[in-house]
Amino acid sequence: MPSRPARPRLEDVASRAGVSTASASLVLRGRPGPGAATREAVLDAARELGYRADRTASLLARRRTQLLGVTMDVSSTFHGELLEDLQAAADDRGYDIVVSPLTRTRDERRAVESLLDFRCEALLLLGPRLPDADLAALAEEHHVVAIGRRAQAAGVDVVRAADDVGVGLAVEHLFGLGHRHIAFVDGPRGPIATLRRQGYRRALKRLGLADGTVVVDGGGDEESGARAAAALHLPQLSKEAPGRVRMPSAVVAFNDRAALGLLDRLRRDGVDVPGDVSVVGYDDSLIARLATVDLTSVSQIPQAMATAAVEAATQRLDAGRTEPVELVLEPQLVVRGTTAPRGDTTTRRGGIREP
Amino acid sequence: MPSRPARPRLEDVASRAGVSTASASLVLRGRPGPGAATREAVLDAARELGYRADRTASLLARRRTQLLGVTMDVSSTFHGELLEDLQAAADDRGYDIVVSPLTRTRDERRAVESLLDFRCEALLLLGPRLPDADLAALAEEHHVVAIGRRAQAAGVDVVRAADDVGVGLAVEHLFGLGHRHIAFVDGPRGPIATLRRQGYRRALKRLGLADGTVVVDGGGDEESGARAAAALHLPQLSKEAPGRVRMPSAVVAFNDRAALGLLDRLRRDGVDVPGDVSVVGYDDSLIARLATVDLTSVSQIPQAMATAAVEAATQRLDAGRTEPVELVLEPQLVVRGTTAPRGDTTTRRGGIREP
DNA sequence: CGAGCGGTTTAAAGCGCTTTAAGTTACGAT
DNA sequence: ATCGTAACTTAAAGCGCTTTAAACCGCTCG
Repeated sequence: MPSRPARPRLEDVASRAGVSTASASLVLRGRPGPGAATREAVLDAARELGYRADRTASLLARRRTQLLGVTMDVSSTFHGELLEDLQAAADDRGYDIVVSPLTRTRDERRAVESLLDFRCEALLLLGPRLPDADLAALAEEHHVVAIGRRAQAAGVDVVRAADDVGVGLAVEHLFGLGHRHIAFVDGPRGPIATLRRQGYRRALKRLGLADGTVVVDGGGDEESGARAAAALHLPQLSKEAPGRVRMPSAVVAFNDRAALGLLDRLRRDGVDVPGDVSVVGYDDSLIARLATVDLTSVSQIPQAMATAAVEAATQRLDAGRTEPVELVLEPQLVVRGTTAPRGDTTTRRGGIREP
Repeated sequence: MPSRPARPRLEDVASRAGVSTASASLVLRGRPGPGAATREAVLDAARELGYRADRTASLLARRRTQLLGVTMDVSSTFHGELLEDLQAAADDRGYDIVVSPLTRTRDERRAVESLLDFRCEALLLLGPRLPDADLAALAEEHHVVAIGRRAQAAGVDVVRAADDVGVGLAVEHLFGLGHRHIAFVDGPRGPIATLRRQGYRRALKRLGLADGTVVVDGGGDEESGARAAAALHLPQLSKEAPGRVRMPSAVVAFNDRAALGLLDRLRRDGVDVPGDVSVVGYDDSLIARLATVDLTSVSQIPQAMATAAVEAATQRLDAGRTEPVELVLEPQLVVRGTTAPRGDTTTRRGGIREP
């Protein structure tokens, strides 16, 4: 039964402290000007009244809103993690975050509109699917930071991990374990998958394994991973490397979810992981870290991405930067229990622990 | 390079339409009063200018904010689903939603404060962990709806599914398939697990299987499910039903994640699901629905919960209800491929499909 | 001794919209 | 004609805070 207890207003604080609202306002926002005596009086009064500034009113009066808008896919745990870190980073810089979830019935465009209604000063888009042209158009009117994917859109800042390098790390790790036949499970069409696939191809080339290149169709979920597992067994495989029929002894998947589906199907089919086949995922998601899953994966270091993204936004807002930037972070390989030296038929349940 | 294009103001619309801002305001909000001619003129002008009301200003002027605040755990996909439906339901009633995610560094209290700063008119808390006393205190000053769990807190509205009934449905389904030894994997301490466990116990009693009651420790994640799988094989089991050593032929898990961990461990240990053992989860999460997983589960019908929750909030806000309500919805069993008649050793990969 | 000056404080003008109360108009009723 | 009234329309007063420009207050300086 909320009985509007007449939330105290700035005026109340001011009069209780015996000063003007102007002084009170300055003190409460820590601006220079008011003397020590005034400061103390105002702070005391505010404390006693339990005063909290009415954000709506301040936003209206101030030109600034100090609000960063974030669009995200709520069903993605990776986005969830990123959001946590964005919150923290924004907090540090005195910004607040408004989240606008994408849903089946609420596409990116609507989500962005909603953010603009809140008068967000910058838009942080997590893995945006908007075409580059739309991004560029948006960037003409607003500050926008695309997070987690490449974007060839004029004016937008980009913060992403070097996915090609990340896949490279995975391949090299497997190579180091003695694997020579390493397959790649592709992701859903889009800039992210393209880059990861590229990373795979180049790494194989670099290691002199180019003719063992095997890319099977996949996708971004468990389902696709399972399908890919089936594909890996099929004779098609040998068509890619005519003459020799050889099963890959290691697989790098587009992401952890696909890797999970893959793992599940392989194990149900009696394939020992990592004994018979090593598997590497991508994202270092929470689920990969579970002891039960213990999946070797590549981390996009979400915390660093989040910090960089918020930094990019505040540089524009507070430091007046106008030239777009692209920040590419180095991903990290996290070795766990689904990768093992080739030929090691002992399933190592515990696996190699990350540091 | 956002070049503040001087977003049009109500005044601009009004003068272009040749009327006062008062009329324009009325027209744009669809309030009765202005005549047809005025209406048209204003709407035209607004369209031509691409006018969008400045929410901040309206909020300040109006007493109302039409904002519902939602706290949620971003890492929970169930919360994610619920959020989608909340958005839709709020939309229908002309409300907007502000999401305040809980993170490691941002507990429920802070999340709620942030919502209040936005002047949300009601708080929708998804599976709140705040003690009942705190909920009650909060409810003295604000409208609060607790979603998904029981709450004995004065003044708060509760919208939840009858979890005991849900587990009962699962048990009865298994019973119908011929299972007589049905175990339950418990969840994390808390009101939710208590209720589900109760549902399990009562269902067994009802079916005359009370002496086959087996509750093993579990938890809310894959990890715990896997541990539980181990427990189910141990000799302890036989202690519960002394004299006869019998393995359960079916297991109901606290939630889908635990069920997943359980499934994984069972299958790795060579147990056929559903051939040897049937497994039922809870939540009917996205992952349960994946063809690869195809987990029989109990749905909390999130859409109905979301609608009911928003309805509860608007009833207070718009219809002036002051007495708290508790809405208990009937969950639904969704039969998929992890349950089969007892003794049926054929793994039915496709499983029974839901309608 | 008055002008000049930092350091403080504050009156008052908004921010962009809503809303109330007062003002118009047009018209049929008296 | 006069008045009342219904149907619109609008001037103006805020909503609660920020901010600008002016006012104040000792004091030092020429």
